Amino acid sequence: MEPTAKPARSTPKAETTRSRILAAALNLFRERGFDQTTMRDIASAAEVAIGAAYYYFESKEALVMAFYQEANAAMHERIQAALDRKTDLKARLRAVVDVKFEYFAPNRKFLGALLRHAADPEHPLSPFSRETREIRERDMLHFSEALDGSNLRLPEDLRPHLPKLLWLSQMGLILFWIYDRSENQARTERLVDKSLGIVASLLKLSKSPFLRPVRRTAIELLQALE
Amino acid sequence: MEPTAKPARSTPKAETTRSRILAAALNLFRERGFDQTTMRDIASAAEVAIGAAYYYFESKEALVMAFYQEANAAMHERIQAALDRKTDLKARLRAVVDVKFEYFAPNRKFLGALLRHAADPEHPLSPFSRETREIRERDMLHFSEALDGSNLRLPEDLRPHLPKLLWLSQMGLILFWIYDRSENQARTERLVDKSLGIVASLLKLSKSPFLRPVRRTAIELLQALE
DNA sequence: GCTTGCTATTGAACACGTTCAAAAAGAGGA
DNA sequence: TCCTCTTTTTGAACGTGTTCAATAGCAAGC
Repeated sequence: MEPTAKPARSTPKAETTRSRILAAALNLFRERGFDQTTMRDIASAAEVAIGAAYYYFESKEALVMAFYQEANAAMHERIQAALDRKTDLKARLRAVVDVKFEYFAPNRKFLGALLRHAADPEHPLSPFSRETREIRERDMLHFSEALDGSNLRLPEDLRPHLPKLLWLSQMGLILFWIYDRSENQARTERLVDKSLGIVASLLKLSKSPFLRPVRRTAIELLQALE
Repeated sequence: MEPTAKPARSTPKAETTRSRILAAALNLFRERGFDQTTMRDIASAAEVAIGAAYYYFESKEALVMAFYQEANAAMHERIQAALDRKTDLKARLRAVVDVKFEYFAPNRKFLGALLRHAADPEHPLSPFSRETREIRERDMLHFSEALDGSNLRLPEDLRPHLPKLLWLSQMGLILFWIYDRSENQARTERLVDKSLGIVASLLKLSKSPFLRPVRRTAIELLQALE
């Protein structure tokens, strides 16, 4: 069950109306931004009454979530393709996040609306909520694959926690990117490069006995995150 | 210039009205939560018209920010006292965050309202905004002191970046704590312990030539964060 | 005491997200 | 074709954060 779609059964006609509303909304969000677009604007652009928008979407923000869901599904094969034949871990991680940035780019500004309730795991639209669990877990799988296909052997005790950790870092990077006002988001570019570099280096070093105590604490920390 | 206080000059009478409004607001926030309290509730509890609330505070959330500011000022000496005579780095860091958790505890639930726009550095109430810079920098000083008074010698190239990094981690911990539904926020307790442990261990190890390349990248990463 | 100008206070009005009862449109029999 | 039940659509109404023009209060100068 999708967190944003309300009608369980839907006729083809209803499906048309739904996508007309979503398309109108996304166009307006892109043109003038999320906050500057009213539900009345959306309804009238889609040529329906306000109520219709709420018949198909729980809230204004749920429209953005609907976009995010479709995006995540659509990115799946692109990511597979981008991972193909790469063996270096950093390059593989890079491939995953690059696909996302590229896909999200035209919608960067309004994606911020999704993260407004991000911190509150009770909020249905939070990336940490029960309602978004499926999307989240599907997304973590990408990192799982990125790890498994690389030529780097990982410590076994750390391995189960890594997808979650990488996914979390990715959320941080996306967040930074959304609000990055530098030309062409150059700062994000640097941040991505350096942080993936660190992750890869630390993972390489993590097998060394030298870092064993730190690794143990790190694992406990990751467990505390649930 | 404070980010939330509007009148530049203020008579004693005005000051009284202002604090009556703030007190009424905080009481209501504590009793029934931020979202369940309306500006009309606040105004009538403070026995003023709605307009008066907006004369003194830019927005509903600015009321929470006013609390946060006062809190930060009030915590300063408590933190000094808590740091006194401690030399172990982890213990010193712990002392800083403990004071905060203790002080914030009765207001934990409504503090979440402040972090709603946290991600957007353009928003005046974001912890990363121009408007909140003073508060933020004063707060970072606490970590600076925690570092300097410890018996651990830090690598010089890393030192200038550490207060910002620690402050950032602290924000993450507070965020986690605000939404931590576990009994007595036990999960936060574990998270704090482990993460300060890791920070302290890594700082101890950071001088080793073994970690030199990682340290270099880490510094570049911190620079990318500005 | 009166005037002038600033500070403080008022509350109606506005904008916008959201709800909901009612109407319209369809689908499937009889 | 007509009746019945479900799905879809409508738009007025509501609640709440916020604005703003108007008013009251007050201090200083004359």
